[in-house]
Amino acid sequence: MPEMERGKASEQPGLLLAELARVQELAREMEAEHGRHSTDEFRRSLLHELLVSIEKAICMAKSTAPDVNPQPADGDSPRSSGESSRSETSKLTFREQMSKKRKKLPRWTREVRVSSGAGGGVHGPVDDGYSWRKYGQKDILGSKHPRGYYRCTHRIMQGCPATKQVQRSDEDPLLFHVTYHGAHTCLPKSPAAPASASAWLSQEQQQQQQEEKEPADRQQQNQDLLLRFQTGLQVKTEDLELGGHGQTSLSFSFASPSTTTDSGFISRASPAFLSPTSDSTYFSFSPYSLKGGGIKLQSPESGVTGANSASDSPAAADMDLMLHELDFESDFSSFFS
DNA sequence: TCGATTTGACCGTG
DNA sequence: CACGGTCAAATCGA
Repeated sequence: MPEMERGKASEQPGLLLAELARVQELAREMEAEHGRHSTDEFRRSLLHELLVSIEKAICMAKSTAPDVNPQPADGDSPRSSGESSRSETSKLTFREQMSKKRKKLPRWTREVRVSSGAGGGVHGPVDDGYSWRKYGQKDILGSKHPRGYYRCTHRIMQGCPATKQVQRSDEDPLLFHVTYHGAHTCLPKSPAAPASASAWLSQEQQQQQQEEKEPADRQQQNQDLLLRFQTGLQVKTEDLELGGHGQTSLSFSFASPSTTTDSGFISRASPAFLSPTSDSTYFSFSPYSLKGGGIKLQSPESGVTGANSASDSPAAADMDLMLHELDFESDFSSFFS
């Protein structure tokens, strides 16, 4: 299905509006933050987001060139069910399509730091409001920790092309590098994500979770995430070997702090950045902060980049395509080294 | 039994 | 040819 058919030039007005709406939202949030006990850092991040959003909106307004990045309709989930055998002739076709598609999907990275205060243990992932399903794990050359590969749980059902890779930093075990590929076309935290919550946790995690607390309704959990994130309640994480359950703080820093823009991504709207990697544990964190500020988006083929928030709305994906004027480095690896 | 994760193999890309 | 990304059978847990 042509769900990915957005991102056309004709939609720019809509995107611009969306961005402006975000600006407004951010401004309101800042206003609301006034009376709260939020940290300076948090406020700063809000401000940063606001600026970035404004910048982006300006960019969009200026941009007159029609979108040149024709994202292929992705809905056409090539392999819906049985067709997976590699030996089939269709396989090759599928693979080809896959790789082509992948190349065109926007991607951005983000660093998620989970620092633990009092001997807390934390790690991994945080939820982004979306449900992910792990489909692979690989040891990466030069990295101590394996990289986990996740794709949207609704990939098949809704043809959502979003995927992400989570890898723990070598130096800082509390730091996770999360690379997102493609924007979600599915609905976050909606009825569409039933099995979701459980997807963040590994089997071990789930076990732990159950040990530590009663299994609550998954959907409920999912919906509570954002709140938790904001209020410093419990959040699931993974892949941390640290033990303990003290207070922890999370901080997100984006791959390319200076250059780009981001917007919804980080906005509080998306408490989600931590994603699961391997072993996760429950941990509670209080203050979290957003550092840096830009999310780096790129289109592998043309170095396109933009920002957008995958968590806000499916339409966000279009934005990436619009910001082709921004030319970012197309090699993320540099961030991880 | 169903859905998610694990894990080794496959395959495209550089 | 090595590496990284994905697939899918096996396995596990609810």
